Order: sequence, then structure tokens, then C-alpha cells
Amino acid sequence: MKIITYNVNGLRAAVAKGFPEWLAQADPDVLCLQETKLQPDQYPAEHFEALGYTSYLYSARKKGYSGVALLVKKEPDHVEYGMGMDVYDNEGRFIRADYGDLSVVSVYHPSGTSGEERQAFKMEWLAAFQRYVTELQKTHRRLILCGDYNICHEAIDIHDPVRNATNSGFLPEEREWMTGFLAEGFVDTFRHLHPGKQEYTWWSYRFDSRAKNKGWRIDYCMVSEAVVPQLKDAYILKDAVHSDHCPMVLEI
DNA sequence: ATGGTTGCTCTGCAA
Repeated sequence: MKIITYNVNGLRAAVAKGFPEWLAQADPDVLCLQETKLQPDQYPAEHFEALGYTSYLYSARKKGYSGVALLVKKEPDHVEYGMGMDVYDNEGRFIRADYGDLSVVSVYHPSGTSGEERQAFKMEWLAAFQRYVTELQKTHRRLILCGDYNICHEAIDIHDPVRNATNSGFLPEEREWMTGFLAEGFVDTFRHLHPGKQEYTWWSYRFDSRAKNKGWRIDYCMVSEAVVPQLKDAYILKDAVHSDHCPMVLEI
């Protein structure tokens, strides 16, 4: 089973850059999208139906903002939209598909870069997410939590750990949150399989960052410890250029 | 510290 997570930074813009053609050759069983930035009536379904995918969208209330989706080849038993808490679900950041005791999530954790208020919201959201998945694990032993976490965990995950130590995305409390989250029984698949590898999944559109490879690893496929024996590979597709993020693949 | 891009929507905001 191949699962890909990709923050597309606007699905319609990504489609214009050749995203459907890329998807045809990448050929995942499940595709987790973040930042679709569209409403359901704006979804270019024809591109994805043609490739054999069924799409489940969860959009933000605000037009052109946030939004997640799951594209699947095989029908899930159940799809859950949001975490069941209005304050968080208004922004279209969480969708989940269940296949028996296996549950795949596409999540777009908030960014805190636009100011103190959003940073506080981010930390509250992260706590709520952790509570949610800890509870979910009681009924679904194998969780696959893919998406844009907007956090670099360790120094190896960011091009300049010193200069970014006071920037949202690499703050001590965010890094500690991720350490605590992993301690609840989750595994960062890329780091687990590639302990010393320095690769990124996001580069600022400014400052020529991608050409200089001044990036951040903020997109993750986290899995329950019960999934670890099934892991085949986890890798980053740095050559896909439909977004300021690149995709990450999990094979189980 | 500064610099400064992109997508979406509607004029500037969020990332």
C-alpha cells in the first residue's frame, strides 16, 4: 500500500502546473492533500476520477483558505470529517478514512507565523489533536497520520536551527509537543527509517530558498507503533514542484 | 534583522 501526503498550496494552481500528470505516475493507493484552498463546487473532479480515485473533501468555511482531502482507490468503511469540535473544524484541517482497524488521516496543522493569536491557536489545536488521536487509537490500532505538521522536530530537520530558534515552526514548545506526541506511541516514519538523512519538505517561495535548499522538514507520515513492523519505506519526493511543499511517500 | 513570493479573492491576507 502506497500513501502519499502533499500540501499542494492551492489545488487549482497545482493542477495548472501538471499535478494530475504527476499523480498518474506516482500512483498512490491513498493521497492525503492539504491546503486545497477550494470549496467542493470548485473541485476539478474530472482529473481525479479519470485516474480511478474517489475524493473526499473537507473545506474551510472561508473561501480560498486551508482545506484537506483524501483521494482513494479503494472505498473506506467510513469517512470522518473534522475532529468533532467546531472551533477547530471551521478551518477544514482534518479528515479521516477507516479501513477496518487501519485509519488514514490527512491533517493540516495551523501555522503560527501570522502572529501571537494564531500561535496560541496552533498550540491549542495541537493539544486537541493529540487528545483526539490518543482516544482514536483505542478503537483503531493502526493509525497513519499524514500531513503538514508545521513543525520541524530536531535540528537536522531545518537548514538553520540557530537562526530559526525563535521562529514559529521551530519553537522549543512546538518541538517539545512533537516529542511528547511521539512518546504517546507514534513513530516519525521518515526519521525512523533514515536516522541521519537531512531532507526537507518545504521551502519558502522567497529568498530563492528552494534553489539554495534552505528548507524545513514539516510534512510527516506518523504511524502507530503497531504499524512499524509493516513499514517498507518512507521517502521525500523533492523533485515535485507543484507547490512550496513537496510530497512524502509511505509504503507499507 | 532584513529581504520578499505565491495563491486566492477582492484588496490585502495568510503562509
